[in-house]
Amino acid sequence: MSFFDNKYIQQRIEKADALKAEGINPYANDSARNTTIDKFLNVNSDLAHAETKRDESRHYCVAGRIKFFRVMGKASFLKIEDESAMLQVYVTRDNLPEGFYNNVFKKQIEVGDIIEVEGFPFVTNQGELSLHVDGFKLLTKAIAPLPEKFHGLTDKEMRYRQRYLDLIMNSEVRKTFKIRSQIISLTRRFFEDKGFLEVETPMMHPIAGGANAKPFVTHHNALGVDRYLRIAPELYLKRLIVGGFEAVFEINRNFRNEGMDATHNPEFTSIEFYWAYKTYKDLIALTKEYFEYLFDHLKLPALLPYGEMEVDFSKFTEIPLIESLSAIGGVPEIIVHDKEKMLVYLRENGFEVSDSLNVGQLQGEMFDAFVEEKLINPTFITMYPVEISPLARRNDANPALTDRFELFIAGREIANAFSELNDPIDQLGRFEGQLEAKAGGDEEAHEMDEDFVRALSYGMAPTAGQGIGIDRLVMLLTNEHSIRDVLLFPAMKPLKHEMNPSDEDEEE
RNA sequence: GUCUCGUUAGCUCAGCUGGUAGAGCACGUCACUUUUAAUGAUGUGGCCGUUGGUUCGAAUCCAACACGGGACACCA
Repeated sequence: MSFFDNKYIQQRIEKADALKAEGINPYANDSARNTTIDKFLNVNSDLAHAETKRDESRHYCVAGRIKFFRVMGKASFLKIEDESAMLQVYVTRDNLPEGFYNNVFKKQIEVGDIIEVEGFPFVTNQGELSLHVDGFKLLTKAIAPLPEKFHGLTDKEMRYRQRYLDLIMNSEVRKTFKIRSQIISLTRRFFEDKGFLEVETPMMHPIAGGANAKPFVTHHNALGVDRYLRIAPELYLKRLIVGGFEAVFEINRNFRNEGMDATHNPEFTSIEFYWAYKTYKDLIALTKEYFEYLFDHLKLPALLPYGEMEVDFSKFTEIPLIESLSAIGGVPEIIVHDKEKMLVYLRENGFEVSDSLNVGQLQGEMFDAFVEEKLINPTFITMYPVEISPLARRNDANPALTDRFELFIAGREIANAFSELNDPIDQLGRFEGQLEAKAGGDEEAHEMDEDFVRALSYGMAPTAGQGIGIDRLVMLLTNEHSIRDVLLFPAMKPLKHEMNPSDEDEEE
């Protein structure tokens, strides 16, 4: 059964055919629109206070999709919507060509169609600024009916799979994606203004590196080799620092072949930036400035709700990870350096932990268990144990710790940053350790990237680098709780009738 | 990956302890020249997610599967 077999669609196809028979193109080629709806509403808002409530000397042509259709005999009220706003238009039989109102307008036009109307502004008895129509043209016939006008489209599956329909029916969804676009645009401008250079590094990698994650594999036919969709741009961006660029950033997609849930999509957007001659402390200052910049330009209040929480963005604090365990997590101070005591404490509190974990890993577990969810206001957690920070530089004063921070907001990690490891021999050793882990069955362990080590061996200036998950940032700033609500086309499982392209023999 | 809830008309949803399917919106027809989810009258519209089982009989009970939501685990 095809989509078009539906009786409602058949009915609308018949209307389109009837229009063609009457010499009206249901898919017009051009539009004479000369203003948008929000401009129309702004420019004519004075009529609300005018004596006559109308001004026939003004004339506009607007266009949009019909969302409401109210026929009252020889007059009708429609609501049409364009990207900017919704407008009520008043259509009467006597203001249109002979026969058009009864034979075309009432019979062939319906909710969902895209039309163009011209006329003059007036205010109705109910006080709504509207357009008094004296010219009507169908631009596009919709042969599929829209969802119900009051409840709209609420089925999440359909909203994600048919996002166009979601955008038609739910104007607040459009708002969310406008904010997303603004955030990316502002981010780009912020870093450019700071002197960073935007670069594009490969998305098809011979070696998947820069993060612990399973990659997607694709195949290059001409070369006869497999390629990995990148899991992080990190190693390429650092090569650029070696090459002499001193501040670079890249905003784009990463791909990770892992599960999907409310905070994970197989492809996600991040910004990574690297800054030579700086340390993670400079990045803390930069990050605060970045948030101020975003809040300022997005005109967001410093007190922002997120679900049940209220986040105060005027209060950024900073605390070393181990200190946070007792100060915030309430863990007795005497146990946070003792492996056995931490094991007992975690198990007493219902967490399953393996005996094989070392002190640094256990401190990480303790943080996840007792601290993370309590970090509502923006908090920089600093000085991570070296065991859980394979790419970060050791702290000069305490080599068990690293010059690293993660930023937590509303109980979630938003950014990860550190002073970069730039000792090539140390880096080589860490890659070798990863190879052992991989041989031992860790599918997410890093692969050896000899060229990256070679690059470092030419000398990389002391550099600080940071990554921010853009999707999660957008979630935070738009009070959305599923990553699918900030991605226009989130990944979905294939439907039964959708064939896997690899099962077909089609070639272009 | 595990647990849990859901899937009924184009859309939003009812449908009890099993007895051949209901409403509102939309759509068709009629009335109506200032309505606001317009209103009134009337009509059309269903492989009850898929497959199997129990039963004289299944939208309803059971099982498996598919897709989706939520939670947990891993990650960003």
